Amino acid sequence: MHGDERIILERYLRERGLKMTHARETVLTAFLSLESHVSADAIHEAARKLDPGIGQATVFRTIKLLTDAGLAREACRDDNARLYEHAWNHAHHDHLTCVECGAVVEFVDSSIERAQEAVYRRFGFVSSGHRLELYGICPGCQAKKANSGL
Amino acid sequence: MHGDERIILERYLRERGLKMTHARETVLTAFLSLESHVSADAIHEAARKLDPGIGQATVFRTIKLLTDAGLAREACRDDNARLYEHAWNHAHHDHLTCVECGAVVEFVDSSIERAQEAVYRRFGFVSSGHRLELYGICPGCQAKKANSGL
DNA sequence: ATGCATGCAAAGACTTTGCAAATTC
DNA sequence: GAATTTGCAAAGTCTTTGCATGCAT
Repeated sequence: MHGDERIILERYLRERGLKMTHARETVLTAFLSLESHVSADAIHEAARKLDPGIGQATVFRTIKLLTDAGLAREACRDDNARLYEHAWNHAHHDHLTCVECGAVVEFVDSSIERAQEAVYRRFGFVSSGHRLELYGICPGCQAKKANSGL
Repeated sequence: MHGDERIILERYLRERGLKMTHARETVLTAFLSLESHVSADAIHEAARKLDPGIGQATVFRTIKLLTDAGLAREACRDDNARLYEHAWNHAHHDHLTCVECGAVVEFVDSSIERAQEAVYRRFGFVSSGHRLELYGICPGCQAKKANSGL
């Protein structure tokens, strides 16, 4: 199950005198049960299936905690809402997004990572992270377009 | 000046029976006068300096037109608002941002570009653009930190 | 018991939409 | 002159905050 994450959260909470509540555990479970790139609303919906009494404010508040605890990370926004992704036991990765259907491929490419380090050196910066989003059309959507006469 | 963009917009409008109005020209000028990564609000503010009567609704509506016309592009959102950037005659580049002072270095790195193409091929995607943001600490801020006893 | 956490609802922030008046072609 | 556009204000989203009650420690 998600024991690791639960323990991380408990420790994070205890360290600052906060409490491990049923609601927080439920939101964590809901979040972990979903794919990466989830909206707060999707998490709320999933949490309500586990406990219909969970309010949306609690979801927002808990997501912030999860982010601070290193379990979640803000991803690029959707058209409308902020999206969150898993950040624990989830190695660094970049995103390749289909502009037609929205599919997201997560990947890691060592050549890109190395080349980025070179850029940091070139400008004398000390690295503190990066975000790379590649956009394109996925094979499925290419085929769809071809079949529809283009 | 920004003749090219104006002509692009005029053609775009004429092609679909829309009109080149004073307000649209003002918003275009305001948008072009700002750096990349501007919020709708910043554009509105800049537009009001050119013509105090411009309403925010017009700014939002015009940004959408500029985007459709290929002059603007939605960038990743800020914490709060959607950001837009120039999309015309604006050579491709990536950003290296100092997390301390906010300085932005624009750069192009052919190794990174090549490596990205390889990723597209690996997953069978057809490229339609990308966004790379590197974050770090610039030489100046490193020195500042060192001097202040760290 | 103490004090943090919750859920509700109200408030905020950003964006979109409806409408009468103004502007463009 | 006909039709699009505008600015205002109201409505819509998503997110945050205030507050009385409920819980975890």
